[in-house]
Amino acid sequence: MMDSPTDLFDDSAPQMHAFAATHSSADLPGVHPQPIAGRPPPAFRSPGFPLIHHLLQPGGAPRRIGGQLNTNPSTHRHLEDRDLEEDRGEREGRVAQGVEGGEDGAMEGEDSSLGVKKRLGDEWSQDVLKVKRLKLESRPRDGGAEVGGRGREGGKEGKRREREELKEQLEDARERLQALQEKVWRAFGEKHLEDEEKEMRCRNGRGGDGGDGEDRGLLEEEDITEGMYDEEDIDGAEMEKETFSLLSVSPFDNFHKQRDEMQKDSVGRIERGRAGGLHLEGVMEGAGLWLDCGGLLRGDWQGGIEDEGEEGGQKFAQALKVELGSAVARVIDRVLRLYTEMTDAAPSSPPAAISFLPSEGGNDGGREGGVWMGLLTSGRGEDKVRGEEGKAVGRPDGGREKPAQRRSNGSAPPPGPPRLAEPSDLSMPSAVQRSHDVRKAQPLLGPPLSAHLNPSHPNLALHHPSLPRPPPLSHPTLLPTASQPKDLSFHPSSSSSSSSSSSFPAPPPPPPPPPPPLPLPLLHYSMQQLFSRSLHHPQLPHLHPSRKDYLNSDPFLEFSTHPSSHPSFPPLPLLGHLDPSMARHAHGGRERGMRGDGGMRGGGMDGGELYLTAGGTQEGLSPCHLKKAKLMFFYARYPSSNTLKTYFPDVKFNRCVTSQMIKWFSNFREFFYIQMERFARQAVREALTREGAPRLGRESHLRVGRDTELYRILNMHYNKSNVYQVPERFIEVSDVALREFYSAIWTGRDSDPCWKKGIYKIICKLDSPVPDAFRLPGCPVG
DNA sequence: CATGGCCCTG
DNA sequence: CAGGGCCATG
Repeated sequence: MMDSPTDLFDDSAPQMHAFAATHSSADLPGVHPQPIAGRPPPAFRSPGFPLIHHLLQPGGAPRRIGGQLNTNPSTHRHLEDRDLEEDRGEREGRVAQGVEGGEDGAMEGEDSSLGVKKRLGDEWSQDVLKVKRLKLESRPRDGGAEVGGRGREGGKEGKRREREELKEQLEDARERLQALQEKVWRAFGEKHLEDEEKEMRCRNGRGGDGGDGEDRGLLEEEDITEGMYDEEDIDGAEMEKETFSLLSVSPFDNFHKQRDEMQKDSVGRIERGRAGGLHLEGVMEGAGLWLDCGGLLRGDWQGGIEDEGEEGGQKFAQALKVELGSAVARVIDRVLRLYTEMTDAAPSSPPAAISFLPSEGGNDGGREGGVWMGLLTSGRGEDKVRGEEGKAVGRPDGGREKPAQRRSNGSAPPPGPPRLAEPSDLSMPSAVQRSHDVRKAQPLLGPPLSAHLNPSHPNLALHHPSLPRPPPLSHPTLLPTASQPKDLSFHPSSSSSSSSSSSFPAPPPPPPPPPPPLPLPLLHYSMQQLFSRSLHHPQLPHLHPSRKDYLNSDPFLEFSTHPSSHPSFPPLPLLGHLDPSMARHAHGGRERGMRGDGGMRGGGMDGGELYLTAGGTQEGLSPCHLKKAKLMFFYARYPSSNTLKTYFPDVKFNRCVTSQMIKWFSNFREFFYIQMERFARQAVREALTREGAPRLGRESHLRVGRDTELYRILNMHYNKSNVYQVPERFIEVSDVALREFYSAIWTGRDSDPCWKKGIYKIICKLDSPVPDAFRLPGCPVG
């Protein structure tokens, strides 16, 4: 699973902030032999590293975890056999993955701590040795450049010895802590430990002493450092400069400095950590913690390393001992308390799940976007699949001579057992960038209204023999062609529907790419899984409200069609009526993600559905699906079953479901045509009533502008929440349909039992490509 | 025969 | 909207 290129990513992975760098590395060839949705994009693994890693690791120690990056997320590691885990860890994690404590560790949030336990001791020992060796090796340089900078070269050696001791003490303490933690885990199901630890840390830091927080921070930092050095036994001083170019202070430097400055900035840092993390829940909290570390790395140690000496180290050692002891005790205490309180928590939930519960902080959009970005990016490499899908979807208009011909693809779901979700379905998000809006450019003036005129029709003569027959509608004037360019502008990417694969990579050039508001929300895929599960955790119902807000917000679709909308997402008025549907569609006990994101298409993040589980398909259709289908109707009145499958990746299509959805669209059309006919007849009546100037009056009535009653009715029916901007194209199509009906009625063709067929045929040809945003699972609009 | 569209009814 | 009937298509 792990390809060698991954190692390259991992090398750069520690660049917590180096999104760009890692991202570029994601383009390395041969990374993803098989496009699997679960494959986490390297670009997002690195940001996830500092955050996830520490939170997932009970002891904050770098764990060597099995690779399995692209393992089907549905198969949770924590359920797997420990031995297998070990083997995989040894084989993939150590060899292929290579990076010790690298962000890939984040993948293994679900990993069994027990399974890893065995390795921890050895790893730590090795890490300690490596660190020691590195320190020895870098001593000359370190002393000259870094230590010398402190102006305390005199106490260098003593200080180093002190550090050595401290280091060992730390290791011992950490091992003890780890052992305790694991005991707790074993006893209570490996849960919530991280969360508790975090809280503990914050509390300690709040207490003013900050020792605990420091301990923790120190340990984490060491982990990072060790992991990096463990990765490759190269000269740390050299490597650090490159690998951690984004860090103003190299980790190696920090490795030494932080001990000195431990006490100094501890309180302040903890405070910052709290500020950044506590007010945010879950993920953001982790992010905050991560930021805390980042802040430490970047600035805190730069300033004052001047006068820290022997006494400082001793003080630190003392404080460390004391705090470690108390910290361990408190951790255990808290964990025990937690578990006594939360006995009904799902045992299967990985500890990190709680820690990463989506926050409802101001980073909603960012988080969502991050998740989606991650998902979308993870789909890279699936260009082929998407291309095929797009091909099926983007059927040429010519193939629509008749509605029946649309299904020429023979996409009928195979009779038999319900289809299981295909990997491609999981990757749906990746298709977001594609756009088939090319067709939007094609003229709408096709419908030969005149062809349907039957001047000699009896009905016409019967109705108004004296009135001037309505001449063939002058299409150019009637049809709002001006809107077409506008429509195109909505979909800048429409120019290359066939070049989807090439345009795929996460940042879609054409569509206004919604820059993730914050890098923090970028979550590793595994974390998305955790989110998914944790969100469903009965213990956390309080999270749903906020999440629903996300879900309800549907800027992405809006943005996808309206450049006017600001890409920076969230602030769309959200309608809450989606909530019930979301809750209801949990029927069957499996609430599935219903929400796709158009974030990729520049829509900002949709209130993204974190429920997009890797294997997540929903059996049956939910109100959200219906809503989405209605919105799709704006673009496609006659979607084929294949198209539907493409745009409902989270639906497990079987014959019944397919028929139901087809039926939906049939009903949509029915309503649409009924309204068209109704208004067309009304227009005819009015035209007849206004015998004076039927020509002019007619035009005004044949318009389906956004200010007309017909538009209002249609919008109300298909876009009840009115959150989605009705595409101009739909208005144009409605215009055409209305005029066709009008013409047919006016000319008396409606006397023909099949008089609507011709209109259907015309309208059928006017189907436009559904925005790629719809390809994502989820309910498009709240 | 399966699929899917249209029509009608509830 | 859902169901059922009818029909066209492949």
